[in-house]
Amino acid sequence: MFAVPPPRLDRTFFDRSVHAVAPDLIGATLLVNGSGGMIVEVEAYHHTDPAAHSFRGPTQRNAVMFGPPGYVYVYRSYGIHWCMNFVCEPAGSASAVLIRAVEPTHGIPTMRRRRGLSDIRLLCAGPGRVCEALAITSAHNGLALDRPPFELRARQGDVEVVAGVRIGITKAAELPWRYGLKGSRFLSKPFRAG
DNA sequence: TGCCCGATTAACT
DNA sequence: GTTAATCGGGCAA
Repeated sequence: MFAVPPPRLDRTFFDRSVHAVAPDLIGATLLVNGSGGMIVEVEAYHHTDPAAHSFRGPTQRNAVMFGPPGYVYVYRSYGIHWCMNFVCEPAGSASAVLIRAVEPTHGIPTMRRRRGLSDIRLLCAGPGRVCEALAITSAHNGLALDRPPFELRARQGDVEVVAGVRIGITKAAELPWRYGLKGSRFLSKPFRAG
């Protein structure tokens, strides 16, 4: 009996409400050039949301957000880090999911080297850390998720997803659009009990 | 052109 | 708990 690999997540998966896609990404496997692991934490950003980069309309930076679903939007954070999003909803909706934490499963030595760090719990525990570990840069902005170097597979079986307020924002900070794998030790921050 | 500040992180006290 | 690092985007002028 051979295990059937879970299906690749393609444009169809992302062509839905960002609030449906975000929790469905928890437990999915994200690999970039063979390194990565299981997505354990994300945040949803909707174009009507003042905290979203797309809120004030299209610009050169956020152009990918206004394109079709299933593509990667990468931006520079605090002049230092890269952060990676998956574009959702029909083209023009300008909604995306920020990838905030991954449980490392593939290419761990490579990711450790890129991060210059031995503690596996901190390897991919934060949006900037994920991008450093997976070697994501602006070169990946606008690339399709269903083609190399990306490999994105649906989760297998059920997972327990928890929700909470988003991290590190000042606008619309009360919206509970952060999602995580319950009990995971690879989160960027714990979820408040409740 | 200038200015403010951010979807962060690591290193502090 | 606090804060420096570091710089591009967006907006005012």
